[in-house]
Amino acid sequence: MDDEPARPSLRERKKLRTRQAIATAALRLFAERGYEETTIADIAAAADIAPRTFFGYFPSKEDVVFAEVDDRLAEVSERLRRTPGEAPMETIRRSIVDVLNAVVAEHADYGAVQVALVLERPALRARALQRLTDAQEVIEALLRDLCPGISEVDAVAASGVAIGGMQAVVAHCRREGYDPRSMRTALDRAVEIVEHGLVSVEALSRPSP
Amino acid sequence: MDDEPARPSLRERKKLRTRQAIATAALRLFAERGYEETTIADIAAAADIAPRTFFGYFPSKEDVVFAEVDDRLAEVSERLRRTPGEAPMETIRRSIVDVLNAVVAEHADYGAVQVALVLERPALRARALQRLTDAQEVIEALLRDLCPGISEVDAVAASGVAIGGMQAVVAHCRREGYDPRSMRTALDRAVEIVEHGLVSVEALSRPSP
DNA sequence: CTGCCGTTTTGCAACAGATGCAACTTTGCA
DNA sequence: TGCAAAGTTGCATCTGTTGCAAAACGGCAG
Repeated sequence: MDDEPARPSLRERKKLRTRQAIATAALRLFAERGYEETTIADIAAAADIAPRTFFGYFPSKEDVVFAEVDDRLAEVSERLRRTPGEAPMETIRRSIVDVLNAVVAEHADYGAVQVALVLERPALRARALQRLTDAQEVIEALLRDLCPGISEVDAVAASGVAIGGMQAVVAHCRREGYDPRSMRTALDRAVEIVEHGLVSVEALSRPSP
Repeated sequence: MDDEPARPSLRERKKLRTRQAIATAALRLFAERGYEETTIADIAAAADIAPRTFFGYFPSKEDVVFAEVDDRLAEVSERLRRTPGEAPMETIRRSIVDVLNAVVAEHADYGAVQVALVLERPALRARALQRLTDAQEVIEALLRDLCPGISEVDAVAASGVAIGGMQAVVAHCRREGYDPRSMRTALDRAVEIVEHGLVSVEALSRPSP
């Protein structure tokens, strides 16, 4: 495939730096003053760009919150694709762990507490949920790829249940204050339950062709 | 408990009728012109109220889309609470079926196609997801109620997986064009998988005390 | 170095959703 | 009938978001 080391090309560099600057400034302001107390104008000022330019980098104010997560998820979905003849069940487990790590890692970036505050906003929680279901589609495609014979319903149900497990972990952690310890516990338990459920999908037990 | 037949009291009637009028008008306009092509002013005009009044009935334009669903879900969550010494596993199954029926019933209200169009808007899909996770909290509370000894993690994980199944069904149906036949198939399969997964939670097998 | 071209940035204007406030109506009740 | 609470409305305002066209910038051929 195309596996260029991807030279950032002089121009791209600046774009990336600007994007980073916006995200960083925004996250900082959100943490300091709160989400709705921070306007686009504020972010633009802090990132030293014109307000109008913000929308050239992010489609909405909400999306800037998930800039990091989106990048990480993109990586994960890339990594997931390169799987040898692995057992589908194992793929699902890896997916869950990887995706959740990607989401959780972001939390560490600016301190769990601040990001948690942001996620209390209903609109942002909804947006976060959206990320998970997007991940579901990736997992589903992956599944369909590894098990060519899998039925439409099974693929959807399996990935859906997997996502449900993740979602439960996030919900749990929101209540527990994002304690890393309890997050791991919840994650393990969810994976366990999901696996028990999926053994009934016989297609998942066969190794990929 | 308080089990008054709840006489609508003269004043309440009008409020309900107005709410209904707004919802009906909005849904009709959304179906005709599309969601963002319809302004609050349009809805207000169609419902014969002042634009400002709209926000006295719904907190946002998005919420009016789910007016019906919200009502139904409220009923469901009410009905769920009144359970005798039922096996928790059975409770979960009922929850899934009831909640999904509530959501799906709404689709029939104004024709699946139109509502489907609305749900293509990312923001609205996110909002719909939010409904499901709200339902999750209800299920979780119910679970905790029926199995006093259940661990925090198990309750969260179980309800999360259940919701994941529902979410999968919805996702599947969105792609299949909301065909009632395939929806039932997906629902059955999801319930099956969820049940298989939850047998590993021993607390769920015991009947409630 | 210089001028040209495509890309990016910016300012401006406009629209729509949402909220606070105060005035005005309606409704329920004594 | 008249008062007080509840509901409705208009107005002003703020903020997010988008389209448009001008200006600034970056890279490249001559």
